[in-house]
Amino acid sequence: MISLTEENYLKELFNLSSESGEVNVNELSKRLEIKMSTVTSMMKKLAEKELVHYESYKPLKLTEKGKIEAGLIIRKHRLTEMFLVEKMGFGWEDVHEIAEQIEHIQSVGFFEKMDEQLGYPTIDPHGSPIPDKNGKIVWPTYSKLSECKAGETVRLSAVINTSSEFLKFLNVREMKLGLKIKIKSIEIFDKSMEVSYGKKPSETLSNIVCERLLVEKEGRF
Amino acid sequence: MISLTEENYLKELFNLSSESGEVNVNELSKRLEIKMSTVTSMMKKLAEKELVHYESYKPLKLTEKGKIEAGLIIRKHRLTEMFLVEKMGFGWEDVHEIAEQIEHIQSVGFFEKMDEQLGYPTIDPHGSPIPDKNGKIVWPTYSKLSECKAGETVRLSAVINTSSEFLKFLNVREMKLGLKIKIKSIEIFDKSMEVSYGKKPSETLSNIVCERLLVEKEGRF
DNA sequence: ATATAAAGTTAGATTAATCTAACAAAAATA
DNA sequence: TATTTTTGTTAGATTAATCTAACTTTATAT
Ligand SMILES: [Mn+2]
Ligand SMILES: [Mn+2]
Ligand SMILES: [Mn+2]
Ligand SMILES: [Mn+2]
Repeated sequence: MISLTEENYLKELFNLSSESGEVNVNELSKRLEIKMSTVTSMMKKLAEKELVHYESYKPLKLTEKGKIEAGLIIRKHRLTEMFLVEKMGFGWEDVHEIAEQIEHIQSVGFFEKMDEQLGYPTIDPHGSPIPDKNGKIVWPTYSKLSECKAGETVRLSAVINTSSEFLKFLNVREMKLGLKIKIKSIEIFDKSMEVSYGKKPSETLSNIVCERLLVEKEGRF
Repeated sequence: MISLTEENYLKELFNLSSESGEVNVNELSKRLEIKMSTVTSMMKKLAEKELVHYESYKPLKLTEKGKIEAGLIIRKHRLTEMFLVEKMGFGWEDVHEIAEQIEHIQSVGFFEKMDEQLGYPTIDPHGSPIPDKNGKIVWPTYSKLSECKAGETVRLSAVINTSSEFLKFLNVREMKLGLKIKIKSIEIFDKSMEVSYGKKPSETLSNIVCERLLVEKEGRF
């Protein structure tokens, strides 16, 4: 009923809404690398199917039905990434491209088997939450590392940018989810952080990097 | 370069060629459930891409290049079926539909990981050979059970019809690959066979069933 | 406030994959 | 051999998804 192409629009619209609140045609167009005129037509089609609220020149919004459908596609994407890492031995930098395709497989049983074999995981290999079977998603209350203060000790919980390049950058520095990071000091000039973690007594992380790392403060409970 | 649709045509053309030698437009049309006129157009397109030899009113033939491409798709299909059975716990009757979709995933690494995790299997869950990385396929010398004689003991090596209904029929009768079957007698009238296997001292198999079971004779070596 | 730039829409064209209907060739039957 | 049936092709229409080009609306800058 929903085509592969439509699924990609719904998913990207959902992701953009989470990131930036309001979504306009231009943004979605850039993200999907599809011309604005095409996006406009597709929005009208999805509005016809009651998956999107569409009014000319207004920001784009998913309907409740649209949010659920998008959530279910993202669920399949993230379950797949988890399966690829946990059960097939891929690195977290290699799974997104494959999941981008497998998320469109039409088979309830296939994803149920994955879910079961993984022990019903709630986060994917990049720390993003996996929507439940009703397509509902809840983001844990993470903070950006860049917003933390000197002296704090935090735990790396998720990464925002999941580009292969960024993830390889983290691999080289031996950073992975669950890592305990101590903020030694923050350079006022460029907001870079001097931190220590694992076997590394001192590493410098640029603000660009710190903006992309989501952490939980230690000893909250 | 080769679309999902084109892949399905190539694969079905390959399969039909193996089964019945010559393939005509009508057969391929029925198998794909696509009208003959559409098949004709597609054959012209595939001829343009040098994947098929096409001449009006002549039987359809894959080129060498076409055979290799088809073999590689079938390889992905069968590796997937094996993975679904061996690593994900599906029954052999449930894997074809899913493999029909996953065979089109574009990722060398994905199928290499499957292959590796499965220990480089050479046959799929239905006993069909898995083409090698060059798309080459070799069928072992199996015989149809229907062609065996009374008194012979054979080993079930493959099933021809892989419809879910037939495989469930075999499940009910506790028949699976590797099973040793003794042919007690053959009814001349309808060619049905009385056989014994596993814990079953006597079962009757219709000729329709025996035509679909491929076996190896015991004690060949 | 006006001009310019950016964002968004509409109209019309294109490509892939499909169909129906009319026609043509080949095969089977009488 | 002549007729009928089956198989195959061609022409033209349709749908989904895309594009370019022209135009309009909204936002930004002077
Ligand atoms: Mn991803
Ligand atoms: Mn996708
Ligand atoms: Mn199969
Ligand atoms: Mn397929």
